Amino acid sequence: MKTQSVREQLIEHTLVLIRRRGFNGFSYRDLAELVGVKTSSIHYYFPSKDDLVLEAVREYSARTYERIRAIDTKLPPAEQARQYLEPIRQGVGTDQACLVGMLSAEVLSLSEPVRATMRDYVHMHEHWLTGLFERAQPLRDTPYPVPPAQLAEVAYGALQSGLVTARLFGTRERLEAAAALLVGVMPQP
Amino acid sequence: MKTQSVREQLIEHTLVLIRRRGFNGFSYRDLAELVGVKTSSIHYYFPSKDDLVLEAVREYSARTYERIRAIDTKLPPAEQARQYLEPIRQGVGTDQACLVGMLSAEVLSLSEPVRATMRDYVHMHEHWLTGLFERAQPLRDTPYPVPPAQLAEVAYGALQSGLVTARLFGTRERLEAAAALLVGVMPQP
DNA sequence: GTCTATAAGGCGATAGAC
DNA sequence: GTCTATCGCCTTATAGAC
Repeated sequence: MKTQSVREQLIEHTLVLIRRRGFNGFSYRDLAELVGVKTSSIHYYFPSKDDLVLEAVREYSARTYERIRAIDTKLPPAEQARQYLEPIRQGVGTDQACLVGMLSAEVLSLSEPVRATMRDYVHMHEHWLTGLFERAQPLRDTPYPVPPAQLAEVAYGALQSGLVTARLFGTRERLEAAAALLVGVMPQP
Repeated sequence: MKTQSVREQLIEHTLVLIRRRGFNGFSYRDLAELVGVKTSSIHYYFPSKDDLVLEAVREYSARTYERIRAIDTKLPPAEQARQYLEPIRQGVGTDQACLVGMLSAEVLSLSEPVRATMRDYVHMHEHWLTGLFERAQPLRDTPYPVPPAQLAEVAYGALQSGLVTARLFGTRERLEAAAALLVGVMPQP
């Protein structure tokens, strides 16, 4: 556990706060108490709450990009799917949903720059999943029920919903159902 | 357009406010201004915000129950699916997502009675969809990639996510992808 | 039932000392 | 950079007149 600057700690705790309670569900006071500074110090780094959230979404997006980029696309598709799902599965049951999934419900309270960064995040997932389905298609003996790009939108949406509802039901059931569909349409080794 | 009591108007506008902005995104002041009363009058009908939201979820759930109950289960499965999807499709593009979909992201701010009512709502959808898939299964020539109950969870999740993200992207694309999968696994006439 | 008035505290944000 | 102090407004909720 290496030492973090105040700015880094602010981002880190903002990620957790939003993933737990959403944009309208946390305050500068909450964040200040977690980091151990006064609220005015937050304004030094992030003049407005909008600036803070924008940086949080960018950081979250950058981490996810690196993670997805690191998956070797020459592996068997089922193994690629497994690696894609791993950290999503790990996050379920922690009271934290996906940051972008949380913010999507509150989109009317968010600025256009934040929304644009959120759209990029969703596109990144859908683009990668579309590629996965396209790579897997020639190895299957039956065609998909819908084209790869549509299947990617459905699969990603079901995963997002699975993460959000895990907190409501206290079970990973819906996330695993989405994961089963994703793995189920991969050619099995 | 028939005349509504103040209590009815309060519920009606609460439904819209939550479906637009979520639980933490609207205030008694917002609601009072829409109905044309003072905030203290809201407290007369609904002592706390929690009481108000609980009644809103109950009302929303009751309406959906009546709607789904009215679908004739002896119709061809593809037609049942079409009738199920119709009002969901109609709602997209109105800046309003599903009430329960919105509240799911804010579950940590909600009381246990509200959560229980939300769970019932989700179960109602999943139960009906499971039944639909089971009725359709014998008419298909290939088996589903996953069991009916799991397919129901995935389909419902993808629809929910499609409604929420329609506001972020300004397109019904993701909702229609989920609808296409649902209709796509029905035996076609 | 609906109002006025107000309590008691939270909110994001800023000024200015150190 | 971080603090104290404060601004102006919003929040849910209550007391009590009419």
